[in-house]
Formats: sequence, structure tokens, C-alpha cells
Amino acid sequence: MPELPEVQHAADGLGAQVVGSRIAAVTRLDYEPMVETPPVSDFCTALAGREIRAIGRRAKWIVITLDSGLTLTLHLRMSGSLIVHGPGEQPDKYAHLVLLLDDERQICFHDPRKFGRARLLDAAGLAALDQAHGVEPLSAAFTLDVLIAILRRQNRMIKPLLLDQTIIAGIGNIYADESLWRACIHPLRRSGRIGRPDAAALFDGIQVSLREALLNGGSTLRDYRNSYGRSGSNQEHFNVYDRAGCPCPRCGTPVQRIVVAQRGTHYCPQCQPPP
DNA sequence: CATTACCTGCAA
DNA sequence: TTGCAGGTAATG
Repeated sequence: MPELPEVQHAADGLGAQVVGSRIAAVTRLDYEPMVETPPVSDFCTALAGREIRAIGRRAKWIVITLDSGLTLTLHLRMSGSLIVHGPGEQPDKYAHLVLLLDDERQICFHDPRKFGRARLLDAAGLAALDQAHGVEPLSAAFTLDVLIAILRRQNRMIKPLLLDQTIIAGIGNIYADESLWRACIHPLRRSGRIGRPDAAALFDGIQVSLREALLNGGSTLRDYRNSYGRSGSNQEHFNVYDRAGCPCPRCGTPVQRIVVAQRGTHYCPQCQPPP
């Protein structure tokens, strides 16, 4: 579920609540595959007693900087959320990882599908995580010329390209569809055949879709909640995502749903002409 | 590039 | 009961 806007919002909300707090202990870890590295016992030991210095985001990873020099990184995958519980509040059965803070609050990694992952990284591990991902689409490094270079160099179907985290980081199925609709580009078009005007429209479409979602607190289809346990509202602003059969907001043509790269894909057959 | 697997809940 | 879901890694 969570894509860039949801992960950013989750990270911001978590940071506002727990930066400066200290992790007393890991009090629950009932699904060990969630921790990819280091071994679970080391993971728990290294977290105990550490102060949270900062919380940010890289791609779809939440990045938690600790006072030990290590960095806790969390990926929400499809159904994860991070919620701060008050003292004594009992986490439900989906809270597979719980960090108890020294003021008795608890950071709960809630994830019904158990796809979420955690890594505790040293500086080299953090650098490797960074290098494994592409440009941040809301950063100054992402310019129209950078996007055009990507489109030319890759020359593959535009939708799978947008979903490839090693090229551009943070776009997922929702915002790929929404960005392409804004740019009037068909999801099957080859990126190498997208000219400068369409690339400029895509550049704007990506940034507008992501920024709007961020302002709306992200999109909640089923599981996503922010760090206060609240849903986002951006799903009320979808133009095409999850709206098969509904009228296109621009021209009224019914939105079509096809499958591209094994993902449900929504577009307007009138505004986004086939290649 | 396509397919499958990882998990569970929920809607059809 | 079946199929589908915001993501990604591991296979042919």
C-alpha cells in the first residue's frame, strides 16, 4: 500500500511524536522473518537503550537514526503501518514488532499481511540502501532533463518503468496510474517514444500526484494508517485509480482497467490514447 | 520479461 | 469459494 506520500506522512508523524525518546526494549517480535538483518537477538540487543535522533524517508523505507550510529529502517510493504500507542495500551494481534519507549509509549509495527520488513544498518548498509534506489521525485535532483534522460535510456513500457524503484524511488501502483492520467500518457507507451512536451506533462503529473496526496495525508484503501492511527483522505481525490467504469474527470469517458506488469492499471481510453 | 511466492482479510 | 489487494524478491 504505502507509497511515497504515505511513507512520508507516516515518517513525519512518527518523528513528531518520538524523536528525542529512548527505546527501552523490543517487547514483541512474533514474526521473525520481519527482521532481515542483523540476527534477531542482535537486533533486539542493539535497539535497547538507544535514543531516536531523527526520522526520515528514503524511497519507501522509513529511516530512523539512532544515537548509536546505527539506523533502523522499516518497510511497510503492502499492509504495514506504524502507530504510537499510549502507556498500557495493548497492541492488537497484528502488531508484529513493538518498541517500548522509556516513557511507556509503544511504537507498533502493525501489519496484517506480514510483508513488512525491518533492517538495522550500519553506515555502509545505509549507503547501500541509498544506492539501490533511484532519484527522489520530490527532490531538487529530479528535473525535467533527468526524467527525459531516464525515458530515453530505459526505453521500456512507461508504467513498469515508473514502478521500478531503482530508477525513480517511491512511486507505486496508485501514483503511477494517477501520474499517467494527469500527463495523458497511455500506460503501455514505450518511454523512448515520449517526447519533450509529454515528458514535461509527466514530470508535472508525478509531482502533482505525490504532493497532493501528501497534503491529504496519503491514500487509505484498506490498511494504511498514519502514526496516530488515522486514515488518509487522498483516495477521495483519485481520478482513475480504483475507479474502473467511473467517468474520467476530464472527459467523462468510463475509466478502463487492464493488467500491466501483473498490476491492475487504470486509465482513460479517450485522454490516454493507445500507442 | 513473465511467473511465482510471500501472507491475510475481505468483497464478489 | 475464488480472486484480488498499496510491494518486492526470487525464480525460469
